[in-house]
Amino acid sequence: MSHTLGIRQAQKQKTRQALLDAALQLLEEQSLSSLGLREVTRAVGVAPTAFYRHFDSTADLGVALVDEALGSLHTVVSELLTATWDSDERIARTVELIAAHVRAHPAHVRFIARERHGGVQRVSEAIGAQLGQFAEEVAAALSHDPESAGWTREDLLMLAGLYVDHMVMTASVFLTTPPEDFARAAGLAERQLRLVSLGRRHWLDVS
Amino acid sequence: MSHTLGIRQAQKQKTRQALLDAALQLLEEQSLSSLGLREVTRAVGVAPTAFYRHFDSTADLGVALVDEALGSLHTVVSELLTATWDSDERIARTVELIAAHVRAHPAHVRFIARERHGGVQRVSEAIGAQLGQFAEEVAAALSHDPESAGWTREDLLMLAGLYVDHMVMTASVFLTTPPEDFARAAGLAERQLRLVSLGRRHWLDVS
DNA sequence: TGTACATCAGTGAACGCGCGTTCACTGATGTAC
DNA sequence: TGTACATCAGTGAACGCGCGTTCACTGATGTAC
Repeated sequence: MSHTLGIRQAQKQKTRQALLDAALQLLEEQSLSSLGLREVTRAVGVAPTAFYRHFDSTADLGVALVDEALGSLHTVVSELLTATWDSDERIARTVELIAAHVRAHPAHVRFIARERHGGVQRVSEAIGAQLGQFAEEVAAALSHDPESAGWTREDLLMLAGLYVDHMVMTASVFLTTPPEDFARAAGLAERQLRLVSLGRRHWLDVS
Repeated sequence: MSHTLGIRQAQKQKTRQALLDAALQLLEEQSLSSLGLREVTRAVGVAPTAFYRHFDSTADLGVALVDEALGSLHTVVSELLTATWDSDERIARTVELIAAHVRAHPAHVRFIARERHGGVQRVSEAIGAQLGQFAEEVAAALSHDPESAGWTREDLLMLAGLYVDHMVMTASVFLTTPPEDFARAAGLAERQLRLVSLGRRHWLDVS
């Protein structure tokens, strides 16, 4: 049977989530390194001291947000990996999925783009580590593709890194693209992916 | 004859530069949106109120830092554009120049990577606009290359954007790479550029 | 060249304010019997 | 099931501190004659 949380635990989790949600929203217009604990509790409607029942500091909250934001992005990566690579329809679908993710979770995307190189070391390290994991997964998926015959593990990771970086970059571009330019931005991202795919197809031509 | 600045103007510029330098150093460990005016003046050794003789706010100072940091990166772009594209030695030299720039101006590189998606809109917009200018320059240079025959302006800009983004990304990777891994990071960046170049070479194969 | 006045980069005191953190607390929820 | 005690998420007052900004100022530099 499913274990129902006690009332106390359930309420605590609810407050914790409210803090995370409020912080994420406040971070649309500032960086984590300037986010104040009182700002967050004020937005939620609890006493400043309640914050300490859930997090040691705003940096600590930031690390929790990394899990949340990259968790949601991970579902996109997983979906992308279920299909085969490189056909033009495949590329179009990839860009579509990224665009849909940005529409569904703009604050997550902004947080990742902003804090990936941000001023709170623990957070940027956590993001870097998780994106590295994504690249490992992509490389593993690529290695099962017949087109990857003869590729070294190192080269597969190199290509996977290119894909992951491009995904984050594209998502971040969509964030700042006005709706009327969405199609143009999507077309640009598709052509970039197509060029990379061409490079992939000819990688072993010479050596 | 060269116009010598008056003593007053010269001293003012010196103080202004000291403020910029101090801010850049403080920004190694935090984001612009959390940088305080008093922090900066304290580091320089002037009264807090002196700040207002040079900048309206730390955001204003940030915009000035964009010019400084992207000015120094622009010299790298210019050097890269003086040679022809795509040979393996060319790619190795490109990565070398980026590495040298990171060694010479690490704080500039960190500032750009951090504030490109940072929490101060005027600053991230200024960075975006300047990187867009870089892409235009790269596209113009590419268009003079015989290999670009038949390319649309749009596709040249697409490729130029890929190069510029990769340059910023690579510089940022070097920043966080420990010295013993420099060669590995450089090799990775070179192989990524090589793959993009392969894609470029075969771009018109089909259509 | 010398003098008298104007400019203005940098000063230092003062202000009101919001910050992070501490502490003893309350009262609803959980547990043992 | 009912009772008596333990737990602990959230409270609210209090603290010392550094913040951004204002203001009238000083004195070296610049300018007009």
